[in-house]
Amino acid sequence: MARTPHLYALVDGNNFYVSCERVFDPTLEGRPVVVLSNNDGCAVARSDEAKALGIKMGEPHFQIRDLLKRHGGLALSSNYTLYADMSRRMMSVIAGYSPEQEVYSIDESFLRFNGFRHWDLTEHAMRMRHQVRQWTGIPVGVGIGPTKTLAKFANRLAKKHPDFKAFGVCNLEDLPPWRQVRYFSEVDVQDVWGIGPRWAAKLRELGIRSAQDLKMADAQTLRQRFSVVLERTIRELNGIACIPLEEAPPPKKQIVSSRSFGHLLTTRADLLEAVSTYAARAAVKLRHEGQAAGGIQVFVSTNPFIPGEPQYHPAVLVSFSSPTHDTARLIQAARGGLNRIFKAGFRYKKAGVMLVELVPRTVRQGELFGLESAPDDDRRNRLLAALDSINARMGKGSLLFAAEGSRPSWAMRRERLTPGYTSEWEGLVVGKA
DNA sequence: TCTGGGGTCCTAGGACCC
DNA sequence: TCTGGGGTCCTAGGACCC
Repeated sequence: MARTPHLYALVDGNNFYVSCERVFDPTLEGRPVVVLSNNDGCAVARSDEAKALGIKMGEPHFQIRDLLKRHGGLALSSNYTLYADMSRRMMSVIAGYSPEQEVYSIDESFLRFNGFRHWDLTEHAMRMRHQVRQWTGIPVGVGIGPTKTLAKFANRLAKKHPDFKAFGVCNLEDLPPWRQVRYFSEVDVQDVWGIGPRWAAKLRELGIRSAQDLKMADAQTLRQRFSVVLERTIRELNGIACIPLEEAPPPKKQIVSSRSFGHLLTTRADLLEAVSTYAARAAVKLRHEGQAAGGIQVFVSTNPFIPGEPQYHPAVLVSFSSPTHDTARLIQAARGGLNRIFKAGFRYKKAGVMLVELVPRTVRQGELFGLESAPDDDRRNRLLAALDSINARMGKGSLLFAAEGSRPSWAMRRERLTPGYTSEWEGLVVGKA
């Protein structure tokens, strides 16, 4: 039998946003707690107690408010600055456990173990889990397997299955084949990484209901009916690694900035201000990535949840003659785009911009007529760099472009925001003497 | 009153070219 | 009646992820 060349671990924070909040406010322990999406819209993270109440991922806040109240629970606005900071700390501890790490999302990290064959990886994972908890306060689960999909699967067992929950670690390599078959048979096909609700429904029609069914299915045949993506998933379930570890994130291909409004907007002036703000925000991300954009897409939309509401969801792409990272040009283009799609008479719920055709900033496309090279010149670059560094040091929004507006009436709701425990002096937790 | 935001990849089909 | 074949590029839509 061929030896497995590598093993992968997936480490992720339990109920990550809720756990971050609990680190700084122990009174949240033991209570049902949810963290809400932007605009305090719906639940995006739930404590175990909240899950036990039957609160679903993505459930709107107004539908669970009473339930939470009755059970002494709490809903918090998302404090993204805090979570990003806690994530950095968690990832750096995890990095100490393998030279090969992929930070997959804010709360998940893959590790690859190459040359660890003589190690007891289960023991190794237990130590990592303990250290992350001790150094950051975040509880994590660890799954280990021969592919990323199997590591994901093991991680799920580690967090949910009674056989592993107490340890928080599941290493598939420790399990004899008959036990593996049992676990694979218990897991619904939709809970396999890469299988969403649509495919799960189609698979069930074919009699494929569990992870075990999918593992045993014919990859070639299913590729015809679905796509090469599903074929890869099946191979991964069988221990054939098809999805590589990405240690350095590939450069972004698009950058989106969009928000729902705190209330419905009807005027062109408000929407112009909103898209200007989003364009400026996207521009900061763009410069941070070291890229320039060849175009900017502008979109607005009405609220699809209001019955009988006249709907309008237009979008328009504005292309640049040469790629730019200049906030002023991006705002100007965004406003031009908005003016092309704006129609009076609708009540708008959301707007956004998408920067597309991104290229590394070092690549300077020759300008055919040389007319627009001026805005991206060196003085301009220094100005933008200064703008970014002041906003990084003094806090977002310290310096704004006039078009962004300084006190927008449409800003998102964040009524239940916790302090910046790790990012502002005012947010420091002060102990009693 | 009230329903998130930010990404990627794959495929099918049309336009266009030789 | 009958209407090539193969290649590339682009876009829209659909699916997935966190």
